[in-house]
Amino acid sequence: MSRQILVVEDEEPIRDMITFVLEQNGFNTSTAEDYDQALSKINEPYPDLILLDWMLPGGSGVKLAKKLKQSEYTRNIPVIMLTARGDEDDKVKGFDAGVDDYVTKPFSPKELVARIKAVIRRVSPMGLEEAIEFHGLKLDPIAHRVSINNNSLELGPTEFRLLHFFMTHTERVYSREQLLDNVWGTNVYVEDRTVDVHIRRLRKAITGHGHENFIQTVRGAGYRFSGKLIS
Amino acid sequence: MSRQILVVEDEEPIRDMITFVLEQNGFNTSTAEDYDQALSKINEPYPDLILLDWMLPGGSGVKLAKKLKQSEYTRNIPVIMLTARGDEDDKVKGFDAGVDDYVTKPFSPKELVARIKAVIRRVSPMGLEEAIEFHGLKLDPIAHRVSINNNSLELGPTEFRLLHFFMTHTERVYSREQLLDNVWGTNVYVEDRTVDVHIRRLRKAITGHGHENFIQTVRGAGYRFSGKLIS
DNA sequence: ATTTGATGTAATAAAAGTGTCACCAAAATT
DNA sequence: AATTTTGGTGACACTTTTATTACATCAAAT
Repeated sequence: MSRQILVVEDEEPIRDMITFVLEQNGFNTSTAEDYDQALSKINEPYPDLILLDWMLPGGSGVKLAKKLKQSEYTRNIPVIMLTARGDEDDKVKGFDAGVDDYVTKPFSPKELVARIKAVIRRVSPMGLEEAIEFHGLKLDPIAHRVSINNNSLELGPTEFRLLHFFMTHTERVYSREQLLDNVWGTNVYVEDRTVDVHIRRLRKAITGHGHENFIQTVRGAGYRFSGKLIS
Repeated sequence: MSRQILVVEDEEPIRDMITFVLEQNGFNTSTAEDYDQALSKINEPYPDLILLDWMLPGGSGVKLAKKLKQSEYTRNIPVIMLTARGDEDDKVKGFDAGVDDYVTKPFSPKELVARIKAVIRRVSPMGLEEAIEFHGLKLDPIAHRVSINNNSLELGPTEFRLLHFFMTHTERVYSREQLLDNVWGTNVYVEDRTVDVHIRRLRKAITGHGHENFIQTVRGAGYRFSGKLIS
């Protein structure tokens, strides 16, 4: 299972090195140089983990870490801090801000990858393979199976991934472009409208006791997966 | 929201193809053939993004990219580099110069447009806005949802933006012109009285436990969103 | 080679949203 | 009180956006 990791680091060479290492180890990466860029990049490929440099130009990394832990939508993304060697204060402040782990520079690729895997393992014990349930709609990533009130139903691969993404990202709107990035992948170039068709197929497939209403159209904005039906 | 894109490319056929594709997709374009022309064209329609060929005659594209990142005036314009296929060195040098993304030639129009949109989306603000609550009326920008005492309700796009503006700018009168500027956007021509109609629609939509009274008419001045009801 | 299933795209239908206007009501002015 | 100005409303023609359908392509499986 390939994970998306956001690397927030202002120094170009280090950033390149890190992304290279991560990609080598089967992770997908996105990068940001500073506070603002990081915030705006959070939406696109929604990261499974954030690698955050403590020394950031625009504002400190701790500031960003705090911001992330404040918002409900980013609170659950684990964060690993990159700190300069030796500064014990950083460590304290970092954990204060709810950081999950830290790695001191310089670090070996092996160490970095090991820590990332450790944090991911810790945060999602069985991997991200745990079954999700939402109002009787159950999706099991391991068995690759979807059911409504125990009646299993057929989904195409794309519909499965789309539903999986929705079920792990409920109660918020995603534009067609964001959905393409998150479900299809960042380097895939298909028409926006293709999303509509897959939404249609998914809705059709999960039509049960009103389950299709969970996929809501937000005109001018995109789609939202939500249990709060509109009155 | 139409964006201005400056295409810097010396080969005319490619330049024409690119501008054609971009215009097709709703972008405004300006073009330059070389380093000097690019510099002089930066002012006229100030570009939202620059598409820059790496192989330029007068001086290299990287030189231009560096120049752009040096000046305060142009530093924040995102740059996408067009590179010849395969040359990894280009990539490194380009990133050094602070380029935002790369497209390798030959590229599909779809890919080009997708990358441009991705970069623009990522550069533009739109962070993680928290939900706003006002006397039981809640507006959540992320979920793109409005509710009164937890009963969610439907708003059209314009009404949503209008309410969002009001909720972030309470206790103050705005003239119809100001509302048009802030909610519709500058350089949009619509009748003043159109605001009345949308105010009406918004009032109608949020009619709950007196919530519609928060939108107050200030005769001769405009409208005000206020929690202090008029006696 | 043929079948099958999954995609993406284009064309068309359907739905929802938008801006104006005419007309009415309320408030201010004369 | 009459008149003028300003805001409220509902209707309506027009756009924009989304839903749906049909179809061609591609890849894996038979």
